[in-house]
Amino acid sequence: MTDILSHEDRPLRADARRNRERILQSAREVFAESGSEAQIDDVARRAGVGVGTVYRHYPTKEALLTELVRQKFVRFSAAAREALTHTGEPFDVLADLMRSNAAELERDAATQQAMSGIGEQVWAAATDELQELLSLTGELIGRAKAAGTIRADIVPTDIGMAMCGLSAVMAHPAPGFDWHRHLDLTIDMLRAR
Amino acid sequence: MTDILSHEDRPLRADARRNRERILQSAREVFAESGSEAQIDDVARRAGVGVGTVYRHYPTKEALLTELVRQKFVRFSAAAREALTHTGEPFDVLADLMRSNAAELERDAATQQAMSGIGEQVWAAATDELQELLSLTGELIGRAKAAGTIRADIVPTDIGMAMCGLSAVMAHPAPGFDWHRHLDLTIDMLRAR
DNA sequence: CACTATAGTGAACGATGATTCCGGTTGTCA
DNA sequence: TGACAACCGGAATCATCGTTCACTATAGTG
Repeated sequence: MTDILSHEDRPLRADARRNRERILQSAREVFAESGSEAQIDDVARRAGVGVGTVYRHYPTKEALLTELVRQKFVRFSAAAREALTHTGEPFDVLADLMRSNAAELERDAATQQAMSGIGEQVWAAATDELQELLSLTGELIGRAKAAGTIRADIVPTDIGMAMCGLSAVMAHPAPGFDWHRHLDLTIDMLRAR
Repeated sequence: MTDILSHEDRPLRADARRNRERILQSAREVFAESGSEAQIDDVARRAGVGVGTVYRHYPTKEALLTELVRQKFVRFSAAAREALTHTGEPFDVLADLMRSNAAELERDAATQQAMSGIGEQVWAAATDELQELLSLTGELIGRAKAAGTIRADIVPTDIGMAMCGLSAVMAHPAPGFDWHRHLDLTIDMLRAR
C-alpha cells in the first residue's frame, strides 16, 4: 500500500525492471493455467523471485490480476484496430476478429474468468480500455451496417455479451459443449436476414 | 466421511428428517444469495442448527451444493415436461421455457455459478438429471422442427450452451450488459429463417 | 571504491473457513 | 419407563493463502 503503482517518473532500477517483466510473464502463464485461484507463491516461484518482490511491484494479488486483464483488453483493442485496416466484407472482418479473439481467450483462463463474471473490481479498473474496445467495435459494426450485412439493431455490448457468454461455454466441462459451434451460431445470429 | 450419504433404507429419525429439510431450505436461500462462497456456518445459523448437524447430513460443502444443483435440474426438467403439455406454437413454447428458466436462474446465484463454469464435480454429479433435461429439450426442439419454426440444425446442447452463456452475462457487472436483451437475441438466433 | 537509496528475500503472521470430535440430547422401541 | 442408538451442538482444529516485515543484497552515483 506504500504506493499504488510505480506511477512515479523516476525510472526503475535495471533489476527491478527486469523482474517486473519476469513477474508479469509468469503471472500470465500461471493465471492462464489455473485462473484467478492460482497463488502468488506460484507466480513468484515461476518467476524465480521471492514473494516479497511480487508484492513490491503489485501491492495486491488483485492489482496483478487487474494489470493482466487490462493488458488483455489492450491486445483486443489492438486487434480491433488492425481489423479496421482490412478491406474485406465488413461483416466477415468482424466475424474473423471474434474468432481470433475467441482463440486467444481459450488460452487464458484468467481473462476468461474475468469475462465470465469474477471480480468486479478487476473489471472496473479496465474501464478505459474497455471503452476503447467498445468504440472500435462500434466502428466495425457501423461499417457492416452500411454494407447491410449485419442486423441493424446490433450494438457493441451485444458483441461483448456474446464473448462473455462464449467464455463461460469454454470454461464449462459439460459433455457435448463445443464452443466453436456456439460461436458459429452466435456469429450467424448477428447476420442480417 | 462416515457415510457418503444416507443411502441406507433405514428411515431417518423424525428430528433428523426435519432438520435435513430445514438445512436444505436454508442452503437454498443462502447459496442463492451469495453463491458458492457462502459459508456453512451461515447455512447452519439460518437453519437454527449446529454446523455439526449440517455435516452429518452432507459430509462436505460440495455435497450440499451438489444436492442443490441436482434439485435445480430436476425443477428445470419438470418445467420442460410441463412445457410439453402446452399446445401453442412449438417454438414459442420453447422460447417461453427458456425465459422462465432464465428468470429462475436470475434468483439463484449458486446455480448460476454452476452453469457458468465453476465446480466441475458439482456438475458431474448431476449428470443423470442433466441427461433427462437434454432429452426433454430434444423433444421440444423436435416439435418445433416439425413445425418448421426452428433452425433445422439446432440440437439440445445448443440450448444448454445458450443458457450457460446467459448466466455468465447475468453474473457480469459490465456496464451496458442486459441479459434480457441477450436472451432475446439468442432466442431469435434459434428461429428458422 | 565507498555509500545509499532501491530492491529483493522468505520466514512468520493473521484471517478466513472448512471439517472434526466428543460430551450432552432425544427419538424410538421393548 | 428405561436403554441405547441415532442425533445434535459448537468450540477447537487444521489447512490454506494473502500479506507483511526485518534483514540482506546490489545498482547507480560521485
